[in-house]
Amino acid sequence: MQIAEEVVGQIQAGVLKPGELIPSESELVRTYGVSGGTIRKAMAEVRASGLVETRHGKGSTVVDRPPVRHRSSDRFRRSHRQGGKAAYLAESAQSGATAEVKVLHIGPVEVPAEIADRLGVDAAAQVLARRRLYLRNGTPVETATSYLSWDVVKDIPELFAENPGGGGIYARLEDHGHEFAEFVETLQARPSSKVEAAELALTSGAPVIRLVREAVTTSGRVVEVCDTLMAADQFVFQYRIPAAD
Amino acid sequence: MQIAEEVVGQIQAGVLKPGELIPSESELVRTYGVSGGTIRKAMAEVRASGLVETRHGKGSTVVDRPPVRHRSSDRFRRSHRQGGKAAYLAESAQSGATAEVKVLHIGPVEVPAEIADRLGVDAAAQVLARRRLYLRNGTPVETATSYLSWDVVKDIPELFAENPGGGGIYARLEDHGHEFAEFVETLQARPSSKVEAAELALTSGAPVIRLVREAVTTSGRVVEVCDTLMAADQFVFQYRIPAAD
DNA sequence: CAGTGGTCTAGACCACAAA
DNA sequence: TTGTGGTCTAGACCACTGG
Repeated sequence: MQIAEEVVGQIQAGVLKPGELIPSESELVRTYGVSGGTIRKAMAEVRASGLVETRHGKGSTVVDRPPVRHRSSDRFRRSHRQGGKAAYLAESAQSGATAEVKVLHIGPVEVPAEIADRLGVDAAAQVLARRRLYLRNGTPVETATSYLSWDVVKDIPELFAENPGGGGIYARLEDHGHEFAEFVETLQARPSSKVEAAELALTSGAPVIRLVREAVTTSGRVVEVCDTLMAADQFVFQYRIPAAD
Repeated sequence: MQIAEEVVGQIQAGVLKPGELIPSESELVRTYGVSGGTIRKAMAEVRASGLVETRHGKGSTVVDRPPVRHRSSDRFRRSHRQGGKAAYLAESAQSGATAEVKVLHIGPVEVPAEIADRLGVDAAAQVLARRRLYLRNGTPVETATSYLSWDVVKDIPELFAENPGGGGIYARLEDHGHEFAEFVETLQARPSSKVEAAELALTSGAPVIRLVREAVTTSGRVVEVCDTLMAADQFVFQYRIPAAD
């Protein structure tokens, strides 16, 4: 812990600059006069602080800046959609980062039990799943799967396309008479499993956030459920809560 | 990783039951025929999964069940306050758990830079801080510090008391003409530092959530900023977002 | 190829818990 | 006192990187 604190301190004090390689583990072994295993644990601590990125065979680099993106609750404003951008790209445009969306799968699937409950469909029903991976500056930060009731999507061919058109799927749904009343988001943070860590290019155990969003129409129906897994270090969430009675 | 998966599998399969001690590390060394260091790392993996709690000198126990509490965004409804309960206790009443609040400190402090910014006060200003620790079923789950502008609180003696009376500090503020318009919550999840883990009785590195809430009055002023640190495994957050234009 | 991080070993010593 | 987890050592071997 002492060694880790010293290294972190050197980074924060600017002795080690962003983009720079920090001393190798064997070098630290020599300078501190401790064994390799101890240095390994110290470096694991430094990594956990998020100030450093380690690559096997190369070394550890001071990270340029923890790239955090804001998720504010006004990202569902219609005015963002009418600008011709999906929520994700609308946000990225504000922060000046390169954003990319990779579509992993679009097609009918058997609905997972938890989603069926939220969508209000039968347990064995077929739904449309749209699974995609979001990248930011080339690194994956988020996987998201939208589930849509079949009877809602069957008349909207755009929802089967990789690119659903300007404004994203929410705009298409409103085009077809599904007017949204509200979105309900449920968040939970937990350590990542191994496969999740691999998907999001995280070290195993690094925190992830699971966010499940229900899109509720003015008729009270949940037409879409979006199940999202995010690298926790990449996001800050902001919600405005009216002080209702 | 293989050993960790096998142990986790045994827990999930019910071979190892909640409350039960799992085999000791030296026992695992014998059964798997690997060295102690390897077992240590495997157990660290199992711990990270959250299925197990380890106590030095005793062993590792299968955790009974992760007790999760909901934080819904309607917990600031005035009707909850008028019922004579603070937000925290109002929530706990719904979930049937024993809740406890321990006041750690109430008094004037020099305002932290980040808070000064949000409160809209000078950098060196004095503010009232109310620091408290929330316990659930006897274990700490959350620390929270409320910061209030001095000129707001100086006329409200209840805010200096351990128990500010029915409805909590928000009710007292509204009693004195500060009517709330909205609350803005900002969340971020990250691994816990050593001291944070100690405060919340977590294993170091387990995810925590930092939540900062600003209470905004109808006159547009932020009268309170509440800085909260929570054990991530204890909370699920839910927010309702109106589909505004 | 040399240097780096990643994993493992066998053993030592310490601190804590419970009988 | 015994058994537990927690930390460290000195050294081995492997896999990856980049010249």
